[in-house]
Amino acid sequence: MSARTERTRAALVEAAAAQFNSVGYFGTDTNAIARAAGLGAGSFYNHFEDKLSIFLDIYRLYVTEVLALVHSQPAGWLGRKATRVEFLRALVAHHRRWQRFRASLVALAATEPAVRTVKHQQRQRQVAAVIEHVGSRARNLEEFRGDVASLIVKLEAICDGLASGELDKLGAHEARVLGALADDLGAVLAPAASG
Amino acid sequence: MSARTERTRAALVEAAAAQFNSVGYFGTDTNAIARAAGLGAGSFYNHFEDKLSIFLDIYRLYVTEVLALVHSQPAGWLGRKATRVEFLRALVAHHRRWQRFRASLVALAATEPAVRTVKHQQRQRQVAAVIEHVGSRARNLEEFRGDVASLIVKLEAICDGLASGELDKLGAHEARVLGALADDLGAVLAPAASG
Amino acid sequence: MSARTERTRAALVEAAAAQFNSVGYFGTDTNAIARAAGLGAGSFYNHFEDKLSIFLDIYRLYVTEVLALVHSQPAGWLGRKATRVEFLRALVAHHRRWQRFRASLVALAATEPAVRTVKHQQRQRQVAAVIEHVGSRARNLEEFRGDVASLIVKLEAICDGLASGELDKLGAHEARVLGALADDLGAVLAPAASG
Amino acid sequence: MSARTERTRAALVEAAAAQFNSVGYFGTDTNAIARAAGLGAGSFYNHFEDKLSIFLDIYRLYVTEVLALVHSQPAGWLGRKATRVEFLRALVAHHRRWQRFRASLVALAATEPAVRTVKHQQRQRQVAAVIEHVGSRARNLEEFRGDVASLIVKLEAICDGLASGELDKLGAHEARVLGALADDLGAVLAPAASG
DNA sequence: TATGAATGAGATTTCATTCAT
DNA sequence: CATGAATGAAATCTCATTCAT
Repeated sequence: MSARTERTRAALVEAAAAQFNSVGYFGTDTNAIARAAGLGAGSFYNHFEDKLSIFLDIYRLYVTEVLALVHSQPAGWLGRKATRVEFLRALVAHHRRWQRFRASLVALAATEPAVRTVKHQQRQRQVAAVIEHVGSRARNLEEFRGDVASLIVKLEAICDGLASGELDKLGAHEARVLGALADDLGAVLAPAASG
Repeated sequence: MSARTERTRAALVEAAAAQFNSVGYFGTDTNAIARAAGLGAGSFYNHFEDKLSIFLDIYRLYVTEVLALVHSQPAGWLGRKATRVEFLRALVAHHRRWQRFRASLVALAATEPAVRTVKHQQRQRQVAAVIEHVGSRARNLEEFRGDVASLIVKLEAICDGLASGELDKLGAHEARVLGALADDLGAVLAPAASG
Repeated sequence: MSARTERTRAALVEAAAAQFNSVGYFGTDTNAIARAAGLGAGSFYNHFEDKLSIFLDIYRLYVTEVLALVHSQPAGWLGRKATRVEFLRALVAHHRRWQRFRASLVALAATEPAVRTVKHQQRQRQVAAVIEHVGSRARNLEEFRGDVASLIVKLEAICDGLASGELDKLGAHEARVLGALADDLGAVLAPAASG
Repeated sequence: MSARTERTRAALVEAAAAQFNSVGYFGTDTNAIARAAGLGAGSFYNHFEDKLSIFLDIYRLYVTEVLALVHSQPAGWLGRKATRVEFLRALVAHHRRWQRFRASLVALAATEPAVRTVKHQQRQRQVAAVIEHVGSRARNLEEFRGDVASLIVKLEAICDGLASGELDKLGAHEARVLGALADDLGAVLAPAASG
């Protein structure tokens, strides 16, 4: 794949991610994505099988970004609540940027088997990355995996709620919510990290 | 509004709910809903402004059902973990039935202001109902409201994860997950209830 | 199906037949057919599953027309060469009108299983109608059926060649060609008819 | 034209012929042809004006093959029915290989003037070749030409019917059909040949 | 001459919504 | 209120062809 091709593809991905995050998956069309990437209408299909395929590619990138956020944390960050909260704040900011993409993902995963499959893979990837990050020597690895998965689901839900402003409008303010969440995070991950 | 009219409308609502829960909001069309309700295509618009409007009506019914589930719990249920788990199990079953509807709701709320507005109202309704149910004399009502909202968001996320089978496939099995969630539930609501 | 619906459907069929016979199946599109029938673009799909489906409907009508031509022949027409030639002349005229439709049919039958199936059915229908028309008491009915099928294939090929002007340009002039063909026709059908 | 160029061109022709014979003219695209020939998409247009042009080239090759079949017959083959049937059997096999190409040709000739023109030329070529083959000293050459043209049309129609399996499924079995056809063939060509 | 990305017109089909009956 | 045909905008995707490298 030539450098030019790669640049075009990247432009499409960027344009699509922007569209998905502004009008959602169901609100854009492939022609609009191509045009937003500075291409002609049909060019989209020189690079992606179909609309779903670019969505899934972006999903993988999205997870990569989240994992990068985890890996970019300072050593020992799980040991102190302040740094855990810091991390969660960054996570909320990330969710804010990906709000509509994430919402589309939920809808698609519910009806498209292909999306469900990829989602499962990415979930596994997330769990594995977190476990590797904390370097767990958990007594029961299988159980720990499940706890991490649960934690991720909870984390995402709360971050979505904060990112959309929904929780704030209901009286659940970021500081307090993240404080509690940081405790959860510590309860599940810190023992493993320190162990 | 005649009784016949009301019955027709109810048939549409039921048919639409079934469709939304099998193929999602974006996967059905209003003609299909009408036909599934035993009506002609155009009849749909004699009863609903547009497709979104029936969706929102169903959303309100959905919340009513969830609240009914809360109200149907035996007195003192919050005081014992076993009954809290029982409740959560029922909630998961409910989410299983409403899985695709809920997924559509997420996507719609992210892009449709009208849906966002209704969602906020329903959230308030849920929070208020829960608070009334536990009969809180919390020291800080505002803060309590926020905690309840957070709790609901977490609850829903976990129930969705269990209802879709996603969590189980990641090693987070229902018994353990619900056990932990029941603790959360107790921590937030039981003191209020017993207070 | 209301009378209005039937009229609309008939208009679509007529428009489509005209298009297929002027620019061929591959040269029209369903929007053009609808517009030619005085309808809006999408209306086509209120009456036909897809483009192929209206094509097959028209095919059935086409065969009906051919059979009507057979049935409209005067009693005893098979017994005299002059009347047989007369019939063939009418058949050529008919082929001239359906030239491009017939050509499309050939191409479609070669690649679309659905068309192949319908073509086989219509062939059977044609053979059965001819046999019933001549009221055969052939010794070997199965063999006779095959002979009729062969005859029909030959007839159609020659009529196509005359209808398109191809044969004439090659020095095979209608009078002589039809004379020979009338002999074939007589050889296969007249004995049965007179039997 | 270098040898390499010629080889590339031949590869395209071969690939296109294969495609036309498997999915038909309307079912392939020039990019697929190029790729099947081991070339890049755009290379197609270094060798052929457009899609129709390669089709016509292949048509010429096809006729060349048919004529080669005629010329490869043993001396005096027209004099004996057995050898005539043998020839027809080979012709049917050939049609079987070229079935879908031939079907596309019919459709294209009906709507594309360029194809019609080439088809006429090739017909003339076929007729001339046959006449040269039988070395006719016919009294009326013009009339004979026409008879040969008619014969070819009939032959092709029957061979197509047998090649596609259509005739067999209607009870017209190869042996009997070819027997009759061999008689026709003899009646038209043998006198000339022996004359 | 080869390449393969880019083009853009266009085909098929869908669907929310309207409207005449 | 019911009906269901009509509407037409729009979305997905295809493909012959061009063109810069």
